[in-house]
Amino acid sequence: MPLPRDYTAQQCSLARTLEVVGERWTLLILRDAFYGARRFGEFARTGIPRAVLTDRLNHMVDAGLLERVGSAPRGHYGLTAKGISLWPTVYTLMAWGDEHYAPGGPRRIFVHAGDGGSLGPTGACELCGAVVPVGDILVTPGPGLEPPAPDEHPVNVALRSPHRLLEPLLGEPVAAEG
Amino acid sequence: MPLPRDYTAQQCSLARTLEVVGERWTLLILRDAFYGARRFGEFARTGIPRAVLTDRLNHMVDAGLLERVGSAPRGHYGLTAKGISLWPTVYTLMAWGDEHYAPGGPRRIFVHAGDGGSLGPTGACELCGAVVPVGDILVTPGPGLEPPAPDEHPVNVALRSPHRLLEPLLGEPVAAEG
DNA sequence: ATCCCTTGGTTCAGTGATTGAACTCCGACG
DNA sequence: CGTCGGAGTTCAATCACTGAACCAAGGGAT
Repeated sequence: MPLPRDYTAQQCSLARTLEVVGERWTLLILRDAFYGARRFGEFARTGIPRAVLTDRLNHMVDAGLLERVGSAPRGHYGLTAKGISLWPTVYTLMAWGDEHYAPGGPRRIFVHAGDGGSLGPTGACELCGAVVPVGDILVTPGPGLEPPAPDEHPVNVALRSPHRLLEPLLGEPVAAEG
Repeated sequence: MPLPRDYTAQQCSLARTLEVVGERWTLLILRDAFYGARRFGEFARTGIPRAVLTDRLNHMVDAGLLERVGSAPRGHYGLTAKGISLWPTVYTLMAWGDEHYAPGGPRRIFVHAGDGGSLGPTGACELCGAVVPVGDILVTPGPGLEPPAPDEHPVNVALRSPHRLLEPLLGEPVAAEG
């Protein structure tokens, strides 16, 4: 019997969302896109099999979460507005993992660039209470982040200092295309 | 090679969370638990294969998201505090699906029981601005909910009128065990 | 023009996940 | 004791996923 990507006959928007982001590795790719990963190799740092990464990136472009500028071997990817609107989901998943599966404390801390306040469990700034636009959030290393491994991927190195979400991780930022 | 439930070597709390909730159907089961489903058959209404449902329920109990009271064929399941803390994730997934994949409008609308305000995209009440405790949220049918099918499952029928989250969907409520 | 390197992508045999239908187990009731 | 209903198990078939090997293409150096 066929095993589609869809949850047939589901009258629920959660099922619709899972049809887009529910496959293995997709949400991890999304996370890295928020961190500023743009090149195929930057997404590959997580260990995802290359055939799966190719498939997921194509699917995410088709679904309108990412847009691709240029083509192999020069293409790079960026989040669309539709993709960016998944930030609350990505953030709450990370917050929950920090709360329940981070014995050393959170691995990354997200900070409102405007006032230095940490983001709370629902993603609002704990200082000013605002829902912070993604571009105003810094991702910083937390106490639970493990020490660097030998031959650490440049993306991992870049994420060991505070970094603004959506800004490219490697190389200089290009002109905004918002 | 083994294909475990885990994302090995991931230094990310998102990966930890996905190891618990990332398998197919798990988040849909969680959603129904929030709606008040308690019995095996109430979860089965989504069409999930029974062997998978058994496996997922066992896994969720093992992970501490659900607790089981009694055993087959009398047992029923309820969310633990740990499971309840996944509400922001479940809610933001549904909100995103409503925004992007609900041509008829949202299929369900979540309302703050205390003041009637709808929940916004991050789950806060749009009237009073508070983050609403799960037990104070009503799930109500939205304009995008399709008309009832013949022989509709009692759970679907129950969800066609406003219903408080976490309250049992069928039969009378039992004493709170919170 | 050719060669090499790097990046991105494809293929494949093997393994595990998932599925729907059929069947089993067990408790409650008459 | 027999029946019914709820929960769970089994199984053949199919698909997802994997890691390694290989291929394609562009750019730079010679």
